This record gives sequence, structure tokens and C-alpha cells, in this order.
Amino acid sequence: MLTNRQLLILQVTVDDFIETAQPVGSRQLSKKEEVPFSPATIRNDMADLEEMGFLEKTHTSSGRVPSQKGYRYYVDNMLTPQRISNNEIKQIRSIFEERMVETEQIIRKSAAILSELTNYTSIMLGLDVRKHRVKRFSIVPLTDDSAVAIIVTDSGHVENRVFSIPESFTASDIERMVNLINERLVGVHLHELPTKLEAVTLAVLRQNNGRLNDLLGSLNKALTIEHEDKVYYGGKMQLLNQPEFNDVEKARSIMYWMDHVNQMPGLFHLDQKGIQIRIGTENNHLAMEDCSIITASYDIGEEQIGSIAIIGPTRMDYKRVVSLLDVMSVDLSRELSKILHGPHG
Amino acid sequence: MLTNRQLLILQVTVDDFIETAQPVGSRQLSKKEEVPFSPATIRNDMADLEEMGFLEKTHTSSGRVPSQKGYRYYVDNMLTPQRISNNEIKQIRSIFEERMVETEQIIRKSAAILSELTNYTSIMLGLDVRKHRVKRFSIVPLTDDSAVAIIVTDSGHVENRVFSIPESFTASDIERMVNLINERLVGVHLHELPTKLEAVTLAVLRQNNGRLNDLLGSLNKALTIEHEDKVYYGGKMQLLNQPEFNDVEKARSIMYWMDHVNQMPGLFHLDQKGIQIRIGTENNHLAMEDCSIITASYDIGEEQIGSIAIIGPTRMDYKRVVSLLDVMSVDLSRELSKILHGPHG
DNA sequence: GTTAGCACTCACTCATATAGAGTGCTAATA
DNA sequence: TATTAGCACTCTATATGAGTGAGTGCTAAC
Repeated sequence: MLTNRQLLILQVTVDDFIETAQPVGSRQLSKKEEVPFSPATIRNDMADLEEMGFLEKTHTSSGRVPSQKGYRYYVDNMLTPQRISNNEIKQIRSIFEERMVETEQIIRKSAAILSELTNYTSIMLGLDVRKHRVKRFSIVPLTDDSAVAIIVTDSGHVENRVFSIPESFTASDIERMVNLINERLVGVHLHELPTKLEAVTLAVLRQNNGRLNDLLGSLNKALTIEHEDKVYYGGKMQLLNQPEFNDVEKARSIMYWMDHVNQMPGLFHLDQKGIQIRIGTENNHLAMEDCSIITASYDIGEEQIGSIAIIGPTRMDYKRVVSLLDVMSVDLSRELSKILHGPHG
Repeated sequence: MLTNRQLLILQVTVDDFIETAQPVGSRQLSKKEEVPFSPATIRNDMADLEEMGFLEKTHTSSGRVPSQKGYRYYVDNMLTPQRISNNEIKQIRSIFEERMVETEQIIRKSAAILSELTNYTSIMLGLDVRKHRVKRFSIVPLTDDSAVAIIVTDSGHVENRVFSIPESFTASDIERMVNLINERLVGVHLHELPTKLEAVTLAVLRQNNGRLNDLLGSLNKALTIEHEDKVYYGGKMQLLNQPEFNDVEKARSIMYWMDHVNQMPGLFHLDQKGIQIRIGTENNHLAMEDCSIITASYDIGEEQIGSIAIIGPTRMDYKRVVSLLDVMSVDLSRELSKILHGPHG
């Protein structure tokens, strides 16, 4: 169990390190008025904190640096929410003032502002396309044996895929199919589309069975919308401003990571509502060892539909970022609900 | 005028520096069998070459390094094409074997292979969307006052925009308009669409003039497809492997440049057919001062429809890259002609 | 015209000295 | 007993100087 003084010292140490990026020593700490103890006393407590794994030294006679466990403790127990200034709230609200229709635009702009306010890199996971609903389906033939399938969703998003048409299918066959889908499958979630498609079309078009299977196969393959998250960045290069990434090797691996997150399955699974903080190795990726990612979900009703994240060095300003994300996610949820949920009441 | 020996020395110096990235000295050069002269002789010629601006020293007693002018001369006068191995040609051809339908896929894959073969970063400028032709147009209403316009082009590409519908327009008004467009404007280049749209619809729908203008305005604005080049990268991080970019500051500015080229207007204007080399400051951008960009266009008939580029350090292997781009651009032109030009004869 | 020789320059490496910030431990103090 | 002062020690960072090696320019010899 930590004594009050140890708690204080841990907190001040983390705060100081977050600010300066320099190992903090006992003498330095004792100069702060929040810490009315002599360097020796502080040293003793720091030694204890180190023994318990909350602090670390970079070398035998250096000051202390928070360990991952230290950050974890700090984040779990010492995170006093920071007040967001009115000005900043105004900036966030400005996103929604223009009454943009396309959710993509809103998300892009959110990313930009979030990064501007934090000076870290922001990541927005676009709405999961698979949760959008079919509004209109159509097929446009391109050549004799290929066509493009187009799905418009209720959010105004358009998905399109080229697929091949088995020979012997006529234009009218296809037209019938399209009509059928538009009659029966409007309102269906995109990820249910392949299964439903099969059920509906099979029941109705049973007559020309063999051929239909070919078409369905090809179409289904095209319409299987893999959960490839669309990722929007704000301030992608911000991270490189942090002193901890002054080494090209590290910088490279982070940039690489960023360019490929969307291909890494389930990296941002929304397993929890609200705000989530993953520190260093908790991110389960080598390139992210020196980074923390703070994620917030935004929801419509009870359904989580996307998430926003800030990625910074483990030494990032947790207080501020958490508070900002909080405001942002609430606002985003509210505004997107208006746009998306409206039609379904 | 350069003597033969000076030409030789310049060439060997550039070649050597390209290979080793180390300043080349007279003693070192004289050891090569292509250069049967004593260090002293070489020193004299090198001094002359320096005076003429083809070589530079990094400090008073260092070996020589090609200057930008030196590279320029080398590229203009000493570029012997390099043989591309059968194996490599095979790799390039493999792109087209799968008979992909979507040009985007072809371009992506080309970028990847090009970067793999060169170990530099490749950039593909996607086909200029504005040069695609309308195949099918449709409008899907979203809410009372907004709809999404969808254009499918002959290449299977789908463009879509949300636009607002002035009140008082009914579904049938819009349907008529869509039909009209599909009757009259199929085959039109995307960039001509706004003007033609106006001409056609005005002539036919003159009756409800005032209201129509509102709709046209909104639609035109949405359909004005700005020349925002789509840029595909292959081996984006390759550049960071080059020793000249071992400094985070440089790395950052290059990464930044790459993420924003498509927003810099006319950076890749295709003002010339064939292969074009821009060295260092010739790129007119600070971040590119230490880079060269070699561009090749690919064409359909006489029309240039896109370009491929390799970006590397000024010290890049010009011979090899030029030869590879040559093969690649010819192949791409051929294959894309098949896909895109086919339908129009 | 070409080359050998020589004095000179500069970057780089390595060892050494010094200053500064920090620590751990022990003994004195409140 | 909890806190603090004092002291010896450790380690980094920085500066300095010597030595090495690759390079140059110039001059004189070939």
C-alpha cells in the first residue's frame, strides 16, 4: 500500500516527466512547493516506489522516470479531469455548425481539430460501413462479362464493387434481381447483405437455379464487405515532434504502423464503451511500445458505431486528452445521431 | 568543354558515389581499372570539374561528391540504358496476368512491384478521373432536401457526391432529369459534364426554368470534379532506408510532402511525353531538395492518361530506374489501352 | 602532358579530465 | 520514530588533445 506521501511523489513525478520529458530527481522535486520534503525523504520514497515497480531509472545515477506500471497507476487512480476552455469547446462545436451532410466530412474535420487541440496524432475510425443500411441497390453492366454493383446506404455512403457475370445472364435477368433486392432488402445492414441476398433471391428466382448460383456466388463475393476500417488521421506527423521519436528507426516503424493499422484486424475492437487507455506494450504491437493510445467510442443509442483515438508518447498529457476526448465523443454521438438515426425514428 | 578524361572521371565519380554514398577521392578512383591514371592526374581533373561546378567537396580535404549540375550532366549525357533481366520483366508482366478489371487494382499492384524492383518509393498517379467517360448516371434521394448523385464510368469507376435538392422538386422531376442525362450524356468526359449538363437540361426542361436553375447549380457544384489526383504509393517507407534521410527532420518533411502531394496543384503536370527526370531543387520544393523524381507517362494513343514516378535520393540509380520505368510505362499503356479504349474502338 | 613527392587539412576515434545531477547510506535531529 | 543533513560514490555529458587516415594542392621531375 502506498503512503500519502508516496502517492503525492508518484503523481508529481509523473506530471513533471510528462511536461519536461526529463528524468526527475529528488532535489528538483523538493523545490516544488507541492512537495514540502527534503530531497533525502523524497529519495527514500522514490526508492520504495522503484522497488514496487512504479518508477524506473534510466541509469544508476539518474533521476526517475515512470514505468508502464507507474503510468497505469497514475491513469487509474490519479486522473483529475481537466477543464476544457470555452474557446476549445467552441472549436469542437464548430465542426457541426456547417451542417455537413456527409459523415465522412464530419469525421475528417473532427480528426483535424482534435489533433490541433492536443498536438498529438488523432485517429478516427470511420463508421463501420457494415452497420449502415441499404437504401438503394443497383447494377451497371460494364462489359459482356462484368458489371459494377452499387449500394447506397442511408447515410449517403456509396459502396461499389466490380464483379463478373456468368455468361448467359441477360440484362433482364439482372434487372429482375436488382428490383427484387430493392423491394426486399432496403434497410438491411450491409454485413447481413450476403446472407439475406441468398435467401431472398433463391426463394423467388428458384426457376433458373443453376445459373443463378453462379451469379450469386460472384456477387456475394463482391459484396462481402470486409471489416477494413477506414482510418482518418489528423496531424499524422505530430508524433514525430515528440523527442522520444527522434530516431529514424522508431519514426519509421510508427509511420509504418499508421499506414497499415486498417489492415491489422481488430486493433481497435470496441470492446468497451467510454474511454479506454492503452499504455505502451498494452497496445500489443512493437511499434507502439513507446506510445499510448486513448480511445473513446461514439454511439447512437446503445450501439457503438465508431471510435476516436489519440495516439501520443506514453509520456502524453493524459488529463487533457481524456477530457477532450470526452467532450468530443459526446458531441459526435449527439450530432451523428441526428443525421443517421433520424430516418429510423 | 570537357576532355575525354574528364568525362570519364565525372562518370566514374558519379557511379561510385551512387553506389557507396561516400565522397570519392582521387586515390580510390585510380585503383579502378577503368581509370588508368595516377591520383595526381585525377586530382587535377577533379579540381577542374569542381571549378566548372560538376563536383563538390563536403569539406576542404574530403573527396568529391556530384553537384546537382553534375547529376544533370550525367543524366543528360551519360545515361546508358541498363538491361532489365528477364526475371524482372516477368515480374512486371505478372501484374497483367490476373486479368483484373479495376484499373485501380492494376495501378496499386504496379506501384508495389515497381518499388520492390527499385528499392525506392514509387508513386502512381491514378488515371485522371476527369478523363473517364460517363456510362450511367443516377440520383438516389436521401432525405427531403438531399440526395446522392452517382456516376459510373466506362472504366468501372464510381464517383458519388451528396448534393442538396431545392424544395419543391419532386421525385418525378428528378427522374426525368436522370433519364435525360442517361440518354444524352453517356460517353461524355467527366470534366465536361457540368457544362454539357447545363446545355442539355436547359434545352429540354426549359418549362420550369427558375426552379431548374437552383437544382442545376447545386448539382453542378457537386459534380465539378476537381483535379485532385489520386496518388498511390509503393514502398512509402523505402526512402527512409537511404542514409541521406537518417535525420528525423528530413524524414518528416518528406513524409509530409508525400501525404500532401495530391493537394499541391500541378506538381506532376504531364508536360512531356516519355521520361522526365527532376533533380533536387528542380522539384521546386524544399522537402525534395535531396531527392530526384523520375516520371514516366503512360498513354492511350496520343493521349497521356497518367504517370508513374520513382522518388529516391539525388544519389539514386538513374540508369536502372529509367530503364525499369521505360518497360513499365510501355506495358501499362498497352494493357490499359486494352481495358479502357476497347469499348470506343 | 603526366606523375611522384611532400606539406597540409580535416573528420573521426579514442582516451582523459571535469562538472553536474543524481543516488544510497549513515548518523544526527526534531 | 520519522525526517533530514551530510558524504562518498556513480554515471552522463562535455570539452580537450593526440593520433590516424584519406584527402587535397602545389611543385618539380619524368
